[in-house]
Amino acid sequence: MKHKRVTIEDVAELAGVSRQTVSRVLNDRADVAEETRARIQSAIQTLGYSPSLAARSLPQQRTHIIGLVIPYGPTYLFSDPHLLGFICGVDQIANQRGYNLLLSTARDDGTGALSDVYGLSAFERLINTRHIDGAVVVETLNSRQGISTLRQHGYPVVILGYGTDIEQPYTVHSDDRGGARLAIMHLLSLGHQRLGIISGGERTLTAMEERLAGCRQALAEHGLTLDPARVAYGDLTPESGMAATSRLLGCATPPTAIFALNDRMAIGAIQYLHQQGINVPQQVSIIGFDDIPQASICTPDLTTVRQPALEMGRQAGRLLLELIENDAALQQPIVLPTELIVRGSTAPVSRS
Amino acid sequence: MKHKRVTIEDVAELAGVSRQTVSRVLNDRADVAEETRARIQSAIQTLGYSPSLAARSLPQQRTHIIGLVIPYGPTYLFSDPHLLGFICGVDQIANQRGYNLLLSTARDDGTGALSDVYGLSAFERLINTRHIDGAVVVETLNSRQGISTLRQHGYPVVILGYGTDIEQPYTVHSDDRGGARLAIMHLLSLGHQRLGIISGGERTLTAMEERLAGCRQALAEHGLTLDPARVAYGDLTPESGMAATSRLLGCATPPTAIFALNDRMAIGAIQYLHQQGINVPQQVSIIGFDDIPQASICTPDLTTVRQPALEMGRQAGRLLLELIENDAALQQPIVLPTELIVRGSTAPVSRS
DNA sequence: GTCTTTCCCGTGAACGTTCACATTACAATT
DNA sequence: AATTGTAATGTGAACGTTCACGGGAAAGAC
Repeated sequence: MKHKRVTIEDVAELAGVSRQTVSRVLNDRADVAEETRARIQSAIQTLGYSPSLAARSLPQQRTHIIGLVIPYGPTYLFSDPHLLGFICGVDQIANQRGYNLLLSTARDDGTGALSDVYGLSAFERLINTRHIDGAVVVETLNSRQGISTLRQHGYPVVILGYGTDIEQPYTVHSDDRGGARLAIMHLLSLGHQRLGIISGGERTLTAMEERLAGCRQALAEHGLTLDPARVAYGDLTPESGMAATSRLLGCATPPTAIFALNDRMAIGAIQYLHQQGINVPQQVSIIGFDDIPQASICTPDLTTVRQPALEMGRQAGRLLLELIENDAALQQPIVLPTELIVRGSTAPVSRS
Repeated sequence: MKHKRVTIEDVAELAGVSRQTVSRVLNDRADVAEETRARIQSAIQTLGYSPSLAARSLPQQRTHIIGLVIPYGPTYLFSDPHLLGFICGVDQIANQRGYNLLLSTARDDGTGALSDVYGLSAFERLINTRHIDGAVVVETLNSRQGISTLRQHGYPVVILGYGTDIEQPYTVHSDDRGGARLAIMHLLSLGHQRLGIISGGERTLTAMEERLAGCRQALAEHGLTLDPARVAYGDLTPESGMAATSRLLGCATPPTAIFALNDRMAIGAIQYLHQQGINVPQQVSIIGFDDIPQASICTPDLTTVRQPALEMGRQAGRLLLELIENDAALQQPIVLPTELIVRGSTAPVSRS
């Protein structure tokens, strides 16, 4: 059943040349006579030969595998379809360029948070086994340590996120600030003046801060400021969105429109309002951020700001390969544009 | 920056033994004196040594990498959060047992369907480079060819699905038939008699057939049969769910409850009914299958049958490692239980 | 006391490729 | 004619580990 492995030597013999010449052909080197090259190619064909990666990586110092580290446990992973976009994007580029994708996720520690110990060992496994040529890491609150370690060991690392607190990071992220600005502009253009914001604040995430900054900027452009009384904080879950909405509506001058800084909280907001018998969007408009698949099928369907997850993954993959193959690249964040998706959860402010 | 690589030889020297003895410790072999073993362990610690995978795989014939093949393009991937469960599950087991996970997805060919050519080359890449020790493959309509090829080359393969048309497959799937039965029983217990089914039929998927079989069985237990007039077919998308619902309601004796064989079509059904001003669940009950995250946050939240995606991934991983390490395993499908999740989209049949 | 057994450990070769260097052949230059 | 250059190919070693042996020492059996 298991065919005896075809080696480079077999090819060489059949083509009547030496190993090295075959190797040259395999690695697309220049100095091989055209006629010889053709003969070798055909020998490769007839034997169905292809080089063993393991044998290749040993002298070559390269495995042609890149790591994708997603320091989230399944509980969170499930709820963030975004990550699938990253995975696909990186995988596409990897495949296209002849690399393979090694995936590394974390494990839930039961509380839903990430087990640091395990997270570290996931990074460490990658480092230790010297499996990979470099890695794309999805930035989370506790990815910093792992990223540093990875880099200390000389691996090129591209961060999907802002690379907060990391020196000279290569990063890819979406234009969170601009996206938030779009959202606010949209609400303002509908006549809303009293805006509520649900941020995902407690544990500081740069993306969230950027979005908040975008809000302030857009308001400033219209001579308005962000009323701190109408900013509530959640933890990115739908439940926290519901709670935050309840708080916002309870304040002295309740908002006529709410911008939740991610879709899941926005969906929580809609649910809460629905429970309270408050009509969306007639009485209160809701806008989210991310454009997760759920956004388009909830009721009403959610107006939101789309992040190009797939493209982010692809860009990160490209950048990483650049780093691996050319040892250098433009040290400058790659920022991808966001897009306003207007659906049914926003409407002009009501007269009342 | 890049430390000179610590090799097994360095460890051997520090511990005052030979390579081979260190190797024995690394591979947990028996015949090493306890005292020597300890000395070597500590040498490994102080040097921060860990073996190079590439060097190891060469003589060992094993890479300690397992493949996870998901022959879907991003368009579909995004919409099926289930797959994330598979990924996490397989990854968990892999990590736990010292393996790494190589992910391989397909590429959209633009039409949303899978490019065969590419799909094949994805499998072939895995085979050619001899990267992997075996693979878990998510069964799709066009995964069959790839699975065969993989097996012809002597790789152990575990199929997440039914392994239709594959001889002697190792498979892991959920109890689709039993789950469907649960759903029907639930509807019957609420007093519904005229049941509609939305199946995902055209391109035959075994899982769907099993679910249909489960429906028939449950009905038979109550002396009922499935009225072909009240079976509609969709293509698993929410849109097709809407269309199918429209057809079902148009028939002579429209159903008072609809069982959609996946959640996405069920959500489509709810949307359609909502559009038509028909109240769910007061006028028509809806039940789905899968328990995707969206199911719990749509309005009304969806009663459905849960598949344990994470656990399926884990079982598949375990089975594969069994196959890899012991060269054999019980040749019998692993069937995981499904669970009825009762939420707000089902209610007792109305009197009218 | 010799022989076997068992336990521990070491040595040369191998895995399949690439690397650094050597070699050949032949044309172009002096 | 001798020299240099250039294009094409081959040769030994190396990459870091494990495998298949082989060997010595201690312990038990006759």
